[in-house]
Amino acid sequence: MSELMEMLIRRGFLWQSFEIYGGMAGFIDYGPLGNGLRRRLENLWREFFVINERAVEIDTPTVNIEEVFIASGHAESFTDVAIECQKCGKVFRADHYIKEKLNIEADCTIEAVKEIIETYDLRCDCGGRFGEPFHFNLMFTTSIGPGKGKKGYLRPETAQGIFIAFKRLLDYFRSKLPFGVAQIGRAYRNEISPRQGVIRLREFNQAELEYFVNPKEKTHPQFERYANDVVRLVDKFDNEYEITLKEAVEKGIIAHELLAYFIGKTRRFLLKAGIKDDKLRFRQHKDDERAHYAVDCWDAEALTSYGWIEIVGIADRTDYDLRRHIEHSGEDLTVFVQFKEPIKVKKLKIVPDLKKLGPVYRKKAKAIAKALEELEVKDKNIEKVTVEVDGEKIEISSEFFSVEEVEEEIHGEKIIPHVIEPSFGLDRITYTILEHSFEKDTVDGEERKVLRLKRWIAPVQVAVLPLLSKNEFIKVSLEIVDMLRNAGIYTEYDDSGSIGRRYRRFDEIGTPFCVTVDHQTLEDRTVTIRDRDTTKQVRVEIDRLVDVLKELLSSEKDITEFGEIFKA
RNA sequence: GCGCGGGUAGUCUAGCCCGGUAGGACAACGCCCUUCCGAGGCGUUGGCCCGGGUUCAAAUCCCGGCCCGCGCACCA
Repeated sequence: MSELMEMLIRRGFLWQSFEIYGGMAGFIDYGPLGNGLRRRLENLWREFFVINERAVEIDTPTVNIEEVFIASGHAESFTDVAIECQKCGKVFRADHYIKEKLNIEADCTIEAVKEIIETYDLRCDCGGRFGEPFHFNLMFTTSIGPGKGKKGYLRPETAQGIFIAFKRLLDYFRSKLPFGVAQIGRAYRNEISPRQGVIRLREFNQAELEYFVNPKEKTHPQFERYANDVVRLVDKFDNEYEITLKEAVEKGIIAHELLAYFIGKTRRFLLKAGIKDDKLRFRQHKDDERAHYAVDCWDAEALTSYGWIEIVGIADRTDYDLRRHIEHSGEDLTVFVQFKEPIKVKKLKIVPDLKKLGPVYRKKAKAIAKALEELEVKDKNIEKVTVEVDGEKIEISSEFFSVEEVEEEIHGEKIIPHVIEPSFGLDRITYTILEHSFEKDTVDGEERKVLRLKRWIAPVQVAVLPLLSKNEFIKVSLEIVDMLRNAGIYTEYDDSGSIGRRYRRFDEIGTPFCVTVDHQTLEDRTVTIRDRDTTKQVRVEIDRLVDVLKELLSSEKDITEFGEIFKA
């Protein structure tokens, strides 16, 4: 186990789940510090992707009914029967392999596949035999309700809940594109063999934004903010670039401005969260690598001890999901988009002559007239038309109407929005932050472990420490703890062991500042603030402490801006 | 899922080959000491991954499971 992992477990960031029952791969517990860190990360994400966009956050069930995933395509692409060669160990999708080798459309059941393999003595290319066929259904199944119940799945992504609620969301945004809908929550994939600690989990945390746009307007009003940011890109042909986003769009490396915008925003977010710029790149999915719903996808990848790992996927899902849900639910999930200028179209139109229709068709005349107006005609000299009124087909001859050329104004069109989806793996980002922050340095000739978390993300922001565990010191310290907690600062207190030992404890968990109550405090109500990274201390009046700490915690200012350097 | 290696207090580790009292270090906790960068004194808590087998006796040998690491495969 790495030194970092050992620390994370020992100090309460992460634990193996179900430990006392022997554990189960693919599940982790977030301990107090890990949970705090991930919550801080989620809030930072909200600032970027909800508060600073035309976007909202919703929360939908983790248990979903089967229909959702039949529509989304997950039921199909997740429920495969696989066969594994016992000699070379290669795994194939059984139906694909049988089709390719025998040209048989096999049923996707274990029994059918097994029978075909046995009947035809199907072998692997290497000559090896296949073992028992097995399912790899990457979705967890469950049943809803008593008895046999209704089949349900745990969601493999949070996104579908947003697509399902699209009609309501569109109303919420008063039918106006573009808008974004975010969801932070759990998702589940029943991985065949999860490994690599927290990198591949069966239950994991996602933060997803579905940003709905007019397909003709894949732009963003705030693109300029990131247009000149230089990013590291690897395209689908493995070409590498260090290039501004503006240039990447101009050169066609990134398909459109909106993808580039979210790449830029994602990068700024990750840097603010504490991921190192030189260990971050954006890589385009190769054609055979993309999910079934995406036309283009860029992953943010971070360099860790596991190599480059995917931490964010930014996909152009086009209208795939909404289109599928329109088809399967029968609901109209389109958006009416007004043109800037109404388009004038010349067309032929039937003008009914009600004076003549009335006496002949009596009560039906009005309905016939309406039907006539809706008819499309191409020929001006048409002699008769057939209309359908209340299920009855009626032939109307040209004496009852005239055909005129009219100019019509078309004010807009119905479209299915496209969706750009930045999807964040919170567990992986949390872990990467920890790896990128964990360092060792030397203080007074001794090695120390220090977690250089960004101040605004640290789970414990301030530790209050009495220099001596004497009542006078403790009393003042506890008053300060109370004061800081009241001000909303995550504060801990510790009086056990020597002061140096306690500084080390808090360095190790990434606490940016320690406030020490010493002899001088008792004389003039000042304390020292110690900076985790430099171990420098400044002396500050207790009355100013909340303001000073708040400013320090929301910026990267140096503590020496706030007081005299203290030398013990 | 296959192959190889591993699993001993919170952490690291000795013991395992060759069966017979599980030992250390650090951490944690309490008291004393008092001291601005992990090293004082005294004391305390806590452990052989789980299940089965062999044996008078299993941390140790055997089998199965779970977990961890590595390689292969999988990761829409």
